[in-house]
Amino acid sequence: MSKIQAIRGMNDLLPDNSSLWQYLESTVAQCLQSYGYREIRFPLLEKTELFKRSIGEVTDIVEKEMYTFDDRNGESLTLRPEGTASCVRACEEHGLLYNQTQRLWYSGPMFRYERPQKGRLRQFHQIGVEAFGMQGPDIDAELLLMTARLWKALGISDAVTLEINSLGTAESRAIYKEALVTFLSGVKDQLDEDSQRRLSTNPLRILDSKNPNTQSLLIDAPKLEEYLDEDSHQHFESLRAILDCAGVAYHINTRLVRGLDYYGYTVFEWVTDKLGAQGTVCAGGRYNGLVEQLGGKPTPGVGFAMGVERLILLLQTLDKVPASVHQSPDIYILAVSGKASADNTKSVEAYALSIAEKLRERCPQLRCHSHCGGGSFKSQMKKADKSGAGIALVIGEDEAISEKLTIKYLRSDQPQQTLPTAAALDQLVNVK
RNA sequence: GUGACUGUAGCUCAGCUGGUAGAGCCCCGGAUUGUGAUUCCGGUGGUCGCGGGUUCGAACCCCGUCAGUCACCCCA
Repeated sequence: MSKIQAIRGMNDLLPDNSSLWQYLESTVAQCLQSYGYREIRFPLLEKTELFKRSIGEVTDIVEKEMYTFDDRNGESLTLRPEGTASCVRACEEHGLLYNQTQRLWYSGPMFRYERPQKGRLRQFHQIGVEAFGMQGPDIDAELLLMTARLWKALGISDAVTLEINSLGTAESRAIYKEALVTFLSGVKDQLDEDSQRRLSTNPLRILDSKNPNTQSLLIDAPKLEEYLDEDSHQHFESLRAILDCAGVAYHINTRLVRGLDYYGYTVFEWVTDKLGAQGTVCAGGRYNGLVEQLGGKPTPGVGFAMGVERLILLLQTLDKVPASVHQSPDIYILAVSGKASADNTKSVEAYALSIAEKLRERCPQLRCHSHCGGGSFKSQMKKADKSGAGIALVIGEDEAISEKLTIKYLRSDQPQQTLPTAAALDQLVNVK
């Protein structure tokens, strides 16, 4: 019988790594909440139409990366490839955008059918942030300041750089797009294959092509910034002023465009060179037309998402995993019964387990690991040592009969002591 | 979707020009009957990713397939 394997690109999170994830998630949540952002949760599954209308029909995500299928009623559903669309849908559906602003965040798995590689999976996890109802560059800046603070909290500030750009309004972008296509069509045969294809589908994306030849052709191409209207310019300048004032460094990358159609005005990416080809760790931008596109009243929005796997990878490669995430128990409780433990009601195991309960009751944050499954004294001691616990609480027949406990310090020179239960508990509770 | 490289014990890997598998770590047990990390001794564990083919004989050669890695692409 062959073994069933996990689906390609969908990883298990093993216990050795889960505490690092918890650390990251709680650090992020704490940071976002300190800015007044509140968590929203929505389903993993949505009507396919939602993503087609928001992300854009001709984007790669919609064209070839979505997990789409018909449910039993024949309705086309899609496993969410990103969070913004669902977030807007949920807000609209519950009137969260009616005459009010919202600062929201969410966290969870996203699904894209891509070839897996470092920092890229088919089921991957994002923590996303969206701010609705605010027009000005101040909220764009707040998001950026917030992420900068977060990198500081995680200790990865030195490894990430901020790139920003302005895509302007849909109208100015359309005019620019025409000019760009006209220019590039003239040199079409010199473009790389992918860029030739994008000329008709998504010409803006040619700007961030990695092909050096294509990049050299772009030097003489029309520049997006020259096509921006006055309002876009002002918005971008104000954003820059706030960042300057706050001391957040950035690069203006005029080639920075994004793969989702709904972005306009501000776009940005936090990138690192420590992760190989998938170096974008956090990215987003403004999407003033999206709410309306999905059937709501015109409502400005800005947001971003960060890739959890990539941040985890970054923490690991930079050796920024705090020691506290390697949780070992504080106390390892042995239960060594002799050969003849006649009295079941007061076996060594029962006594040891009841002591553990008392400890947890007195001191809930104490991590007590009760040894279960018997074994020799020696093997239990070995496990106590291996567990990383600072203290082995030795409970054998002597202790059970005399209602005493033996405290042995595994990582310090303090002598082992045997005390009456009450006194021993007092001492153990003070460990934390 | 394209390309390159890889797939041997739970983990990290060795295995010469083809002769049906080995090390280290881990785990378990022992070295005076209740005291851990060192040392010593012993032990468990693999249809060599899977399926075909070539051959007297395949972990090794060939084809296919699945998976992993990295890059393209895409993006978080």
